[in-house]
Amino acid sequence: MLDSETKATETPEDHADELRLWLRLLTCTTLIEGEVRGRLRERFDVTLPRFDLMAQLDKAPDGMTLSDVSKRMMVSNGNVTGLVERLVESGHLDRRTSETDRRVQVIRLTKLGRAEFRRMASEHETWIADLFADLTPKDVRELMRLLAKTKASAQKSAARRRP
Amino acid sequence: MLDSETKATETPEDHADELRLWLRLLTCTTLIEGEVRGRLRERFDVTLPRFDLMAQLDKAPDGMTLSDVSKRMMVSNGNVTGLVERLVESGHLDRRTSETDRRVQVIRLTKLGRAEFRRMASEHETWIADLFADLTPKDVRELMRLLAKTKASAQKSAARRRP
DNA sequence: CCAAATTGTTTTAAGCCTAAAATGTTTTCC
DNA sequence: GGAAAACATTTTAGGCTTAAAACAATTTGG
Repeated sequence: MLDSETKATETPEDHADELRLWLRLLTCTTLIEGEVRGRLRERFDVTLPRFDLMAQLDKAPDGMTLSDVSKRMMVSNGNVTGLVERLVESGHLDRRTSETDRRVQVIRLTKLGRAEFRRMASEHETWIADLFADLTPKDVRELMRLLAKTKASAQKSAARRRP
Repeated sequence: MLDSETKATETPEDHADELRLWLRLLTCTTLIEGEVRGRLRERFDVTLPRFDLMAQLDKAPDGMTLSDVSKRMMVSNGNVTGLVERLVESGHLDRRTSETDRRVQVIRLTKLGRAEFRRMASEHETWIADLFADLTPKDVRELMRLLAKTKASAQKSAARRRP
């Protein structure tokens, strides 16, 4: 009796460590995100979601569909609709209906959009480097590895719930 | 010539690794946060910010001021005002003006609020455990350590900007 | 004591975000 | 071919979030 299997099913497990880990992960992200948001606003008067959307498009010279963007950014479709609307309005994005599938909207950075993004991205990269400055290259590698494992674990758990 | 010091100041540094690390950190957090948000809504029809606020208050039986809450949750003051308004409205929170300082609002969980939070928190803990299930205890310890280092580094960088 | 600075909160204006329902388009498959 | 399913996007309703300004109360320093 009281073998590990019995124990596992009958004793309420202690998950305090995982909870603390989650809170710490959230704290780090919130801290860095807030810092980046503030610097983007101060230096370039741009919001973080706008910057993130432009970053996605900068990596896709041939443009992306709204669905692609919403999957990559992990936000809802409706969210992207509004974000794109404002960025088209300000002249940073070009949007056109696909020739082959009239459901699909393809968006691209305009010349202005690309130029502004490149300017911001270069500075953004130095901010990130500064925020992580106390981590050694080994720390960075190790964090990358552990976060990859975390991501896989969370995706598996999400798939279990919603197969 | 071309000694490491010269190189460090004249060559544009490569910060691609830190950038990738930041994106991965953000992905993990977004993934888990979205999962938790969805489960809270499905199971308890409650939003994540409401849950987070109640979690803070559960740890403070004597109540907290709005400022305390906003610092702990790392959100703006105005944000807390609205959140608290809705939670008072729904009977989960009790709010009163401090006797000794009439600027200060002290909020507490009501009996209902505490009961509902405990019920949700217990299930929430198992979700988190499941989301991190593939991490070994050693992984968890190592992540805790590296994230602590990350937090300290980011705080230092933030303090450099805004002393 | 009292003006000035500080502190705690709310208000304002704008934008972000989600889930769910609605709309229009294409694909599937009988 | 045509109904049904699937897909891409938009709309809707409501809540979250921020920065900045406004307001109220307390503390500080002459």
